[in-house]
Amino acid sequence: MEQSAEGKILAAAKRVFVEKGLDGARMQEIADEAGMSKASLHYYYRSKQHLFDGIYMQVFSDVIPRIFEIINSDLSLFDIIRRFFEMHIEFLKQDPSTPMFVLRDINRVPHLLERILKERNVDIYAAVNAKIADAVERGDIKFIRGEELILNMVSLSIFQFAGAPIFKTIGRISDEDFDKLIEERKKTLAEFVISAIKR
Amino acid sequence: MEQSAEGKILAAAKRVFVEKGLDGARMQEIADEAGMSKASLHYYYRSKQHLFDGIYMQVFSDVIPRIFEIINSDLSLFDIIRRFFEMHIEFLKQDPSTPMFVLRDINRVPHLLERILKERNVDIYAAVNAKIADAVERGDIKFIRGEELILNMVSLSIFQFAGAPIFKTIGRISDEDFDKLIEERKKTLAEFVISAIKR
DNA sequence: GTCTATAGCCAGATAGAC
DNA sequence: GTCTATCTGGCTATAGAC
Repeated sequence: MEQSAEGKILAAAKRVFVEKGLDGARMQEIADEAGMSKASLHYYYRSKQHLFDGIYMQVFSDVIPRIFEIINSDLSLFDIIRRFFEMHIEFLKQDPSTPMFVLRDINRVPHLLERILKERNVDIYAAVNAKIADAVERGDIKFIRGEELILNMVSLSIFQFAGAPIFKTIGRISDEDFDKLIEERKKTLAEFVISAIKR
Repeated sequence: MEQSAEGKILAAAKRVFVEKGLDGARMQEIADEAGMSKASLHYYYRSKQHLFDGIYMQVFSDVIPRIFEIINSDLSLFDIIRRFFEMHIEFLKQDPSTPMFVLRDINRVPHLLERILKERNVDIYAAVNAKIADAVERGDIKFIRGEELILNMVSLSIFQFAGAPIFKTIGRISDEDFDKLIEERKKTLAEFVISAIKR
């Protein structure tokens, strides 16, 4: 992020909102992290809600294209699956709190979700369903709806981060082992999904 | 829940906390739902945090045994997988907000998670790993760690509820169609996982 | 543009009558 | 045990000096 006041505010607000959510975040904490006073925050952004909306848009608009881009590529279905887990898990490793940030307050900003989707009106499912139809035709895979395949893939890569505290505690898994496991799962999850649909 | 004051409070608090989380919930709203004054809430429960902890324990202690029970049964590995999705999804259908409730404030109550797991010191993974070893021995399945198999299954059944708002919006899926899809997925998810590990 | 000081509000918790 | 009234603290947002 830039050195400008706006840049510093956005960076600080992102950190605090991602960690604590809309209700839990404090304008004072954001001000402290940005190295300025609360009043300055309000000078640049009308209200806490406006600031939150800005961050939410930024984070969400950043995540969606990553997924679409892979799915809309020229690769074979199996390679799309491999590339998806490779890239999605790598992204989530860098920013493991984003899934919970997006989910926690999702019902507080329904208009934002609609707006993002209208702006990028890619029919994500058409591409996948075409590739599935091809693969079924050739006898490579069993039929599955594109919507469900993508839901399953996203579930498998996101939940391991969103539910990590529980998973670590129940399995008595150290942070170090968890990181190792996640790294392996870039490959094992891809093969898991490919086996699941292979004929 | 019973007719007693405590019972009414717990029922009301559960509804409000599950919907809004610790920060978003208001004691006044809980009092209104329970049909009494805020003061009465504080008479029975020292503070908002104490009340929340009680609810959290209750919800979480209710979910964990359901999963353990199925996994520790005498069924074959494939039947465990089928039964898991049947029961887990049916439970989540009744209470679709519980996953988000548990996840949203998980890092606010780490001690509770530890306590629940100490109380029920079942080694959930030992049972699954034994069954996996058997099935691998017989050549029925490829090897997978029990921890990962369970994580994958839980991911697939929970995330479809936690992420439902996004999934519905992106896929332009109506509530009605969503319910139908979820019902089908009791079976299709089981077969998805079975195919994934089958040799 | 950035600050200090404060207004104004709201929520959790308590006092004390009944 | 349950209520009304109130205290207390903390938070968003603004006023106004510099």
